[in-house]
Amino acid sequence: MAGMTIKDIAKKCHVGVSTVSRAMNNHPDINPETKEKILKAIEEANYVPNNSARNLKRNDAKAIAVLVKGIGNTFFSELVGILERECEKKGYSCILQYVDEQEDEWDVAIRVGKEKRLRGLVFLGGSFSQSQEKISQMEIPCVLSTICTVGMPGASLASVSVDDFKESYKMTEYLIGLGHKKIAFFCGQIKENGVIKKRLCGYQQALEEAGIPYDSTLVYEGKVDYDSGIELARKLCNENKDVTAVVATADILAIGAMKGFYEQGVSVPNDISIVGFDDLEISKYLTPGLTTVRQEISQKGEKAVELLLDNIQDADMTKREVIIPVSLSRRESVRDMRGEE
Amino acid sequence: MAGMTIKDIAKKCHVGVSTVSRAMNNHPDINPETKEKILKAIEEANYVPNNSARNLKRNDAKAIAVLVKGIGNTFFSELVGILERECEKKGYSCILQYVDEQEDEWDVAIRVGKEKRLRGLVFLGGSFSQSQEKISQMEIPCVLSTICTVGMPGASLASVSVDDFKESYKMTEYLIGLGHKKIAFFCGQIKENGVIKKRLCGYQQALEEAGIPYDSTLVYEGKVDYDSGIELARKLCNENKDVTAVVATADILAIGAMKGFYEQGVSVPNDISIVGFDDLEISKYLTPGLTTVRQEISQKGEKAVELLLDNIQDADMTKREVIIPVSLSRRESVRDMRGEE
DNA sequence: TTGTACGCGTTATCAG
DNA sequence: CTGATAACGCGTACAA
Repeated sequence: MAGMTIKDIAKKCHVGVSTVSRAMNNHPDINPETKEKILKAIEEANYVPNNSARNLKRNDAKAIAVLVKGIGNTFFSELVGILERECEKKGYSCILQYVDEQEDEWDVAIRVGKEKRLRGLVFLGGSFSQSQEKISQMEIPCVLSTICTVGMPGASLASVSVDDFKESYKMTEYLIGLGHKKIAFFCGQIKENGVIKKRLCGYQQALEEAGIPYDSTLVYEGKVDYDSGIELARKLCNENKDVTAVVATADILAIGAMKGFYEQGVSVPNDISIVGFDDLEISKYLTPGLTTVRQEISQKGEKAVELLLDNIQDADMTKREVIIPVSLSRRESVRDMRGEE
Repeated sequence: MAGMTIKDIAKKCHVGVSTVSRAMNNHPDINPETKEKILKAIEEANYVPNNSARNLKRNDAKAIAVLVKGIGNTFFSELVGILERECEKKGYSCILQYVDEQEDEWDVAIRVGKEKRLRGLVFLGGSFSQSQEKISQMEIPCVLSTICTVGMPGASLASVSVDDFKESYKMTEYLIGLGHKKIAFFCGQIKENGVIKKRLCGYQQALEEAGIPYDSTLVYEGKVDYDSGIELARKLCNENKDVTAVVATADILAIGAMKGFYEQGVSVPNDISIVGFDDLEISKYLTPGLTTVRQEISQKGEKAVELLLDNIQDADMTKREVIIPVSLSRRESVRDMRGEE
């Protein structure tokens, strides 16, 4: 039977609605027998309380949402699971909200925040090149878990991120340490204040500190997708520079590039080495396996909800940044050039 | 300001709440000027109506949900987008519901169906080895878009799927036509009535019709993930059968197998050919590119909501099956054996 | 321990 | 065209 309500159950059990409510919500002040009886009736009748009505009442519900931009990103799906688990552990319910590539994540955030009377928000992905105005409209604490908020003003923004500059620096340094001298940089669109910009700086500094002059013609800017990787690889081959290694700012870019090099008859890692960022699940299963930077994703998830909950409780504890460590997944896409020549 | 309601807006504009409601919901009977004024006030005040209250009232809301099992499956994410777009086009709102790997998708379906007072449901993924009992508890129309419902009884079940038997048959036939005689079969767990079982039958029949005796020791059963692919490949190599081709029932299995073969020093496609199912985005970017079966995913999405909406409108039009066509994405993982020996 | 009655924020009805 | 007011289904004071 459709459209059953708490009243129907109450009637069935010859009790009042509040008793049914108490039974469902594990209230202490109820006769165990009555409770038993009611729960059985609910089970039998296959009754499920109306969610909207519930939320309407307890709009103090301890709920947060995770906003995911870029549903196809397999990197996120793992994190989402951890986020959900972590929330549950802390007694919060967690709702998932996907946002289309075209939509503005802040518009969505503000809307669902109010619609659902959320207590907090975790952002996954998106670019966050945001106007002050929108950010200040956000009335609940937020944690960005993709990009760092240092230098970003606004309401209650916190972030859990990696140090993009440093990681990129280290990655480049690693390559240099292996004897690579001419290293190209494959990346998506470089935006002021964006992750890619930071990674570019890290790359640049590592080069300079090693006494290798930075050559801007070695920076190949495209989009962050497979095809762009192919294209960039092709371009590099055509320009015929004697590059021995490539730093790609994302695994999918690196994977595309590997395909591109293959098509050009350039062998990875024999003719050219390549490294990525993200450590996608697939990266391990490629041939050759892709050397890449891995974020401690479970730690990231834990820190993110920890930070958010802190900010929810203490309104003034706002704007904390947490940097989580990363590690290098060394695989076969990099060649050791030392002792050659 | 937090927690604003329709009343606040009404007060601000010196009108009644119903007038505000009318302005928001595009009701015709309202003075354009009043409407203008109210909308401006809403905009200014940054007011967003409470979702729960809305849904509580219009529990006739035209909403359906998409249930996704296996969030990591990139194949689904594409389909989800199409489903959402298609729903919107038909004036339905569409909510996404992810279900954990451990959860029973029917339990979830029944629960959210009632919680949210949904009009219909689309299932993505999951195994559906379901008891009659649960299925009959489902009170709203459902469309399964992963598996075919032929032979499955129950409430209002419809499905959009591919003909797994036939596709597998054709794939095997294709390999045979290319001169392959000893063809192994890599698959996940074989369950009665499941897709894999059907694909196995297709493989089997293609073999037999070509006069090649079916050899059950050539069927390698594992799980549907990368590691299982590696393991199966390793097992095959160790057994040292002179297999020249492998049919894998999923791209990820095939990708894992490619890695496994590589590790064993077996070259794809020179020493062994391999084909998959799904045509994941990544399959195209592997080296060598994976030959695989592609479903017309946009068509699948369109058909799915079309079917669902039909079933929502005509309660008796239930239980229709739609088979959508597939195509072969021919890439480099298969070798033509003809004219050799 | 239990039941009655009110209110959550919204939309729909109906009388002005 | 507009404004009271009655639902929607549930949780919870408060009274019993």
